[in-house]
Amino acid sequence: MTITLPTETTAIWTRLILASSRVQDEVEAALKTEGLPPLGWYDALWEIEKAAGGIRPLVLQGRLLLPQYGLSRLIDRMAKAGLVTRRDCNTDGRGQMLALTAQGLSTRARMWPIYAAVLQAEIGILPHDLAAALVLGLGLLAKTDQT
Amino acid sequence: MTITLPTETTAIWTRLILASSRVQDEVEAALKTEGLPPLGWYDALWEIEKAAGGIRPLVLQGRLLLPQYGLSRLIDRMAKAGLVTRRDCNTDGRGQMLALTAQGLSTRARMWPIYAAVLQAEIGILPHDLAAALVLGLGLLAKTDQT
DNA sequence: TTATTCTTGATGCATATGCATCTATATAAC
DNA sequence: GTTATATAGATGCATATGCATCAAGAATAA
Repeated sequence: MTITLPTETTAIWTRLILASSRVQDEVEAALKTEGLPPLGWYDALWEIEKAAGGIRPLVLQGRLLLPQYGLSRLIDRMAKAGLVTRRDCNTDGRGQMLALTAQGLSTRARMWPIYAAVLQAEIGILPHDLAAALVLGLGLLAKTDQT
Repeated sequence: MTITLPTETTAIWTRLILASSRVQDEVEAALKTEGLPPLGWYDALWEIEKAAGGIRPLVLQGRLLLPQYGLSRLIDRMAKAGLVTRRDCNTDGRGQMLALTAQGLSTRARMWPIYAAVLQAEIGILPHDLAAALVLGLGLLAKTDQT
């Protein structure tokens, strides 16, 4: 039994993988060139920064694409690098409150222009109608209701 | 200097990452459930199978999204699992010729229906016009001329 | 020929990831 | 209260990855 997939389906699949890994690689390469931390750190730093009053790993995990132990270790590394602090959570003895240090703030800020420039160069160049279709189509594939 | 990216650009970016990792995770999960090897093995097995007369790692590397040492170790694992054989290349003493064993063939064949079913369920459900736009748009992002 | 340089593929070492499990605290049942 | 169960986060161990380098053979130069 050899299943045959519609050409369109496999074309979307191969390009989806190629496109996402290519753009991701470009971002990683640009950050590394600037001596900045990897892309994964950016999202974590940014979520912590946005949650101005501190955020719990549990909550952060829901916003990041990481397993529990992965986040635990990411926080380890960011803390060791001096970008994040772990305080005890005062409403739950098991939990923590994460916050950025000044260095965490500035590192996040320095990453953004590099990151944004790559996205602009790689994605911002699409004609508007295609871009609109991509937002729709990828939204369906991502099965997410995010804005 | 805070760069602001067009909403559309960031929307495409977040959904691109979400969509590709989500579909990939689904495929990986389905394969694991069936006790089959991970997705990365599939592409390698399939390329080796298509190259009926054997293929050199060097050539394979050009078709896969892997660094040289990554492929070297992937082949290690597949060979240890009995799916692939390494013969010496008779036109280049440094090189090898890779080929599938019978077990490699049958494993690849067993993986395909699982793989294809997920792709069909996740991607095949897009309305035709969106699908066509995705092929175009992702093709531009992938910067590849592949069919 | 012999020395020089390039290419193919492997590998030592550091770091990252996946899985299962552990500890400590919190919640629920009694 | 005491005990059972669930949840937050860490960690030991096996495996995978990235980086740099190595060894062996091929290609080029002299």
